[in-house]
Amino acid sequence: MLDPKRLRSDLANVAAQLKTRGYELDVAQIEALEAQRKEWQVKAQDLQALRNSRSKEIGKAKSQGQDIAPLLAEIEDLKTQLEQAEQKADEVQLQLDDILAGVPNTPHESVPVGNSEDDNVEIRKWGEPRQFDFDVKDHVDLAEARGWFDNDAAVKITSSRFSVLKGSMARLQRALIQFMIDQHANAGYEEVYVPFMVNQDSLRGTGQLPKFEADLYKISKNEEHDTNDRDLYLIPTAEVPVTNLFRDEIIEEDQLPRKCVAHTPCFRSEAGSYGRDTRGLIRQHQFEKVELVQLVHPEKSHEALEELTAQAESILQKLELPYRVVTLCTGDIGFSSAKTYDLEVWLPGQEAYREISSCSNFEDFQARRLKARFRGAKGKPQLVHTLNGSGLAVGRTLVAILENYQNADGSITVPAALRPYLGGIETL
RNA sequence: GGAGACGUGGCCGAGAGGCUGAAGGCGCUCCCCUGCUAAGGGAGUAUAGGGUUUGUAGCUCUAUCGAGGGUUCGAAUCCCUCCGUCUCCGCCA
Repeated sequence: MLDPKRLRSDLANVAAQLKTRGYELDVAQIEALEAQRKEWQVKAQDLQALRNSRSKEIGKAKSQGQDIAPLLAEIEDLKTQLEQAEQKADEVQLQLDDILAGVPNTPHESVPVGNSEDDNVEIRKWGEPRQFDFDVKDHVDLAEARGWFDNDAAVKITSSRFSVLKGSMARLQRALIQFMIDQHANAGYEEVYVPFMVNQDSLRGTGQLPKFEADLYKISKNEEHDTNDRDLYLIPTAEVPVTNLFRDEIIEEDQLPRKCVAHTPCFRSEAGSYGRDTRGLIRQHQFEKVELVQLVHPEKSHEALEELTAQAESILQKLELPYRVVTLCTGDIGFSSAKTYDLEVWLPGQEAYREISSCSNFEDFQARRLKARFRGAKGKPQLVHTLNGSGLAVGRTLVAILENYQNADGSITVPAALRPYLGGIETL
């Protein structure tokens, strides 16, 4: 959520910034509502003040044994006036909140302006795509040939876009998770284990609700078929439970930055993506991810984004997987993000770089709704800045390893860094 | 799942319709005093929003005693719903 004060004092500027990401802010509407808000809020508060002082007088009179009937008569219609004003103020505020909830974050000044993913800017490349002297296979062909991947079984027991992994591939996935968490924990990220189902407040805190409910899986308690506020949702990313650890919390300044790493499955209904990446593990309703989350001092969030991105990159480097780093342009950046780097790994099966991590600085956009704050030496609590990034998407890492480390006979060489996690095995 | 108790400021803990944003204590901050230490005295110590304003200064108003509704001129206090905690029983990994 943007700062409502910015919308009052700097509306034209905010609208201009939002326009670069293709969002049209209805300036006239907001100005009109804001004028109404002011009018009714002031009126309601004045009436409340009047009511409070009158009620005190009545209390005093009564305790002195005086007749309070005249005083009561005096404020007879105060109540209805107050109710009206309060209702009106609430109404206007609700409309403003509604608009505000749908307004995306303003991009940081360093974000390139553009309309679509075609305008994203590659900022660096690491590693050389390997030259193969045989015909490369994609991960599905490689895995199916070895009996590691069973799409039919997944469809039978659930539906499409789920997967059943078997044998070495299942084990490789588990090894990857362990490897990634260990790397991040060694770099100072605190390991946390969190629920995979969350409530609406949490999803609002990180910005998935109200706008993106269609992407989520909702769980209703079966005793009540009607939906209500206590329905839970499967997490689309560990970002939600981990960042919400700090909802309504005030952290001492010397405790910043807070860095966390968590492994969770992620559940996405991916509404609207049918037909894209239907083959294999690239786009699934359930996948494993190791997530990095940081809460930092507002002045340090952009350097923290560089650190966090480098931390995610270090996994790819240790696994010796070629990748590139892309800055998302204003038109491609996520709803809550002020700046995002995508890490794209080289997939020989597709002869393309594909997203394997997304690292974002949300500045105070999430923190505002979360009420995630810190207290400095001097004075009031201030909002922290929040960041997160995948470190990495495990399913896609699995794909990348299979495809990049495949051998002519269909076997897979184990990246050196992972061998300790697989009992020293060198080839699968 | 059944029965009961309870949710108040950073913490402990009073309050049981009005003068309570909330006694008292602990903690913390500042000041005074004491040659060190210990003790003592004084002051301060929530958050959010609005109005005024060049202002994150000052002044002022409003809201908040788990959350949301209700009753009332007036609610921390009464009523309802929900959430959570604790104890006992049942069940289970």
